[in-house]
Amino acid sequence: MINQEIAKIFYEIADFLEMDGIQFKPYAYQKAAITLETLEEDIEKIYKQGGRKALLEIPGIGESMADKIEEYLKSGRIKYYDSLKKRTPINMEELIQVEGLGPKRAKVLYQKLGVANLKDLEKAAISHKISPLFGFGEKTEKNILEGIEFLKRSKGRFLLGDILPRVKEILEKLKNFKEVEEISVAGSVRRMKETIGDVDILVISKNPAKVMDFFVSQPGVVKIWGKGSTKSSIRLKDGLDMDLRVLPKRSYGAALQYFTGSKDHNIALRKIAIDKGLKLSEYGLFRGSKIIAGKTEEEIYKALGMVWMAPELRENQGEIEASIKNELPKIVGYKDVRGDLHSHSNWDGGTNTLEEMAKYAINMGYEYLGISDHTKFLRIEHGLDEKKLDQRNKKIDELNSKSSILNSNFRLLKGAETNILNDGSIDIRDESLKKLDYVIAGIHSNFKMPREKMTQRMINAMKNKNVDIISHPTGRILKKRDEYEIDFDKILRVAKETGTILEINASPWRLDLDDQNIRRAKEAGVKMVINTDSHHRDQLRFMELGIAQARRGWAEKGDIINCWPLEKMLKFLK
DNA sequence: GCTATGGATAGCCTAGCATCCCAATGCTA
Repeated sequence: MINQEIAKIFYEIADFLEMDGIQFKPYAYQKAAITLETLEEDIEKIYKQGGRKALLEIPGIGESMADKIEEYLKSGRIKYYDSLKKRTPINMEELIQVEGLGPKRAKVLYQKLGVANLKDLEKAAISHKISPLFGFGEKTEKNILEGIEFLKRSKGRFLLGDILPRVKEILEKLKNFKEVEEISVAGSVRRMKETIGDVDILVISKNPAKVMDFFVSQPGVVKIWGKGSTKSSIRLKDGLDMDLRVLPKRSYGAALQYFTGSKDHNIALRKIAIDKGLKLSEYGLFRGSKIIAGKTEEEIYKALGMVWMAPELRENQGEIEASIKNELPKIVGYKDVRGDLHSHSNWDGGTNTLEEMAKYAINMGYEYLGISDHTKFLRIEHGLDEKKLDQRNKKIDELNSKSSILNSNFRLLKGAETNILNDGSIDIRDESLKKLDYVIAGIHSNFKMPREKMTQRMINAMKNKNVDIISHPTGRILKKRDEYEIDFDKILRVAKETGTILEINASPWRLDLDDQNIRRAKEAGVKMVINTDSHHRDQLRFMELGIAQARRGWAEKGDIINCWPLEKMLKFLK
């Protein structure tokens, strides 16, 4: 969406301004970028309908920003941004992705060493040209190299959360195109993997040529890799590749199965086919040259002596054996979640009022929403102290007694996302914690502790009688930061002993716990909760991403406390 | 550069940490 494009430019303008030590302006640009990013409506549509005036009504957008948005919508460029880039021609976005490198150091590296991109940076670090510079040192140089290594490992993959809305958009368009009879996404998107390489779309049509024409003429296509009657490949603006295949009806299921993968899952399936004297390919399941299944996935699995399974399970990690024995888990469904326990209101860093958050949650069909504002240690997020927390609690009580909420069987819950300090203690006094419906605790500082110390830190927090949930338990940020060093088995044992719940954070940038750890937690008998960590009401929609990971981790309704009836859940909390 | 307040101007974005250099700075949450 164009909102994202403009947001990206605004973020980068903020970085360039920060680079020059300019105060406050970067903040304004960042705020505007966040607003654009989370805006539900297409900015182009807003502009078309209401003109410049409508832009000015958006919070955080003033005269200057409106000018720039207008300019971009009309010309696809923002001159101010171009001039900033021209003055310091570096790939800022790329460089500051390196953990520990910000705009100011990037500027120094450009001026002293001519570092303009990641490659230059790596060269400079390897040849030890960085450490002698004023303000830099050996450690910084080493950290930069480690940061680059990390980026390399996650290169070329996109976040599921970034891709999914766009895939849905294009699927919707194709679905409405009259030549399309049947359509589905396949590949890692269908398996809801946390990161995505490229997107595969499958279609049944009697008129492939027309479908292909329509596909390659989509807005945002910058390159057509190939265009034929059965397969076309395109590249979109931000580097994402999409393939579209048109298939005959008789092999649609086989192709869907084949292109959904995973590769390992498919290899295992083909072996089973061979054992049965069959051959499985993207065209169907064959005995000799005779096709015995292919129209649907169900009939293929059935012919192989198995039951159909959700794509999220198809990683060859035991699901095939389970399917043969008819012992597949009844994984949690996308509509099984009854509420969200991790959201932030405008009492801390969030954007929306308690009421706005509640309304949105009601619209989503939730039975409850837990507000878990940050607490005082996190000053930048305007964390609440004991007094403020009490005031906010009062406000929640008032809202809960309001008729609009009373009549809807909906409830706001009083929570907080507290901070686990270095020694494992919590930054809010116990008396205040007791007044809450539930307490989340998370690590938000000092990520580079030695393993032993970090493990003990979290254990101490879990032993706190008021701490119910550990948020984003491993601390990873996708494509940016690794998990911190921690003995996860030990954490699982203590979680089980103390009845502490581990969060499946559904934020597209975290997805933490990940699928593997979810499975470990389930096997250890540890209960989990799927939360969005929303800082804006629209982010409550991230729930889908968290549920997907839970499904990939074989979690069932019984494992996830926010799939339970409210009373049962509240009783389970400490 | 935006917002709020009052019609041009103030206020916004902080604290802890690591690193580098021994007081200051940049980065991160």
